[in-house]
Amino acid sequence: MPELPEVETIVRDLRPHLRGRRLEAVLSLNPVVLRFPSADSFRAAAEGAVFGALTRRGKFIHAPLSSGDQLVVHLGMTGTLTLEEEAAPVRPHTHLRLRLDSGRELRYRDPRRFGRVLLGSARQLAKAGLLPPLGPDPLDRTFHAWPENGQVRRSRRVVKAVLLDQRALAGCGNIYADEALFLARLRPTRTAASLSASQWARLGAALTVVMREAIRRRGTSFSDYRDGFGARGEAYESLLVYGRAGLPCVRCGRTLVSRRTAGRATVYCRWCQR
DNA sequence: AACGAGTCCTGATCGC
DNA sequence: TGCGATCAGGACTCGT
Repeated sequence: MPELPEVETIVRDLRPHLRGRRLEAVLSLNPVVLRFPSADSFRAAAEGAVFGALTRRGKFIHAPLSSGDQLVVHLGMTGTLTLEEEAAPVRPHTHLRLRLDSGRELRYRDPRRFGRVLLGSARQLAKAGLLPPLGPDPLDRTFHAWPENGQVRRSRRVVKAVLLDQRALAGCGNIYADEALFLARLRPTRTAASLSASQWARLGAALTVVMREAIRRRGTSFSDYRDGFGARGEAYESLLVYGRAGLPCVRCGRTLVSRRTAGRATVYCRWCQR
């Protein structure tokens, strides 16, 4: 399940290999993952365009094209975006294949099809409501002040729900929400409004630490995640709570519990997180 | 306002 | 061994 660190790893991997490369042909395109525009328009707009430098915003990958359009990819739960040799076998659930003038292919694969692909100008995409508003990104230099939005701070929602809300915070998913809450020693079921200023500061710092550490390890390979070259990341070994329900807390040794919070499986330590 | 539930979807895992 | 049920969840919609 790609979250910010996984998407950032993919963007960093692909950026130098895509920049300046000409998109020669759309070899295949499954319309079910294409949210905008039509398949025909996609081909017409994509073929012949030259890639600029990839960027990331939250969990979205933005690839600017020489035409002024951008190719936008969200990986959903199981999406991968990889650069492969032409001769490499095409795996099942590959929904998009773009041939580059380097002789390689940019391939988008997504078994569960929760991801999506868009192509258009920023204006077009925003107008169509396809680029939802995103909150501050934990890698932004100004993130230390998060959340500046008083509505977020005063919200009666549980803090876990706030972390998963892309309008309040961009790029966080279930894994790193649990990890950050553990590091900040905060119970996921606390309401946002109950957090003190220093607790918010702790949480913001924890988010940055958790994300940066995961990027350093090239992302968490839980099941489907692969980096831009199809390799696994190694952050899974360093997860402290996610996927460790029933195992001892690394800090106090007591058993970690799992319960459903904000509609998601949530693992925490009842002793360390209050 | 904010929650839960349902929706999309496939694959891993579990119980019988 | 094999098969059906269950669970996983990002983002969205809908009902309460």
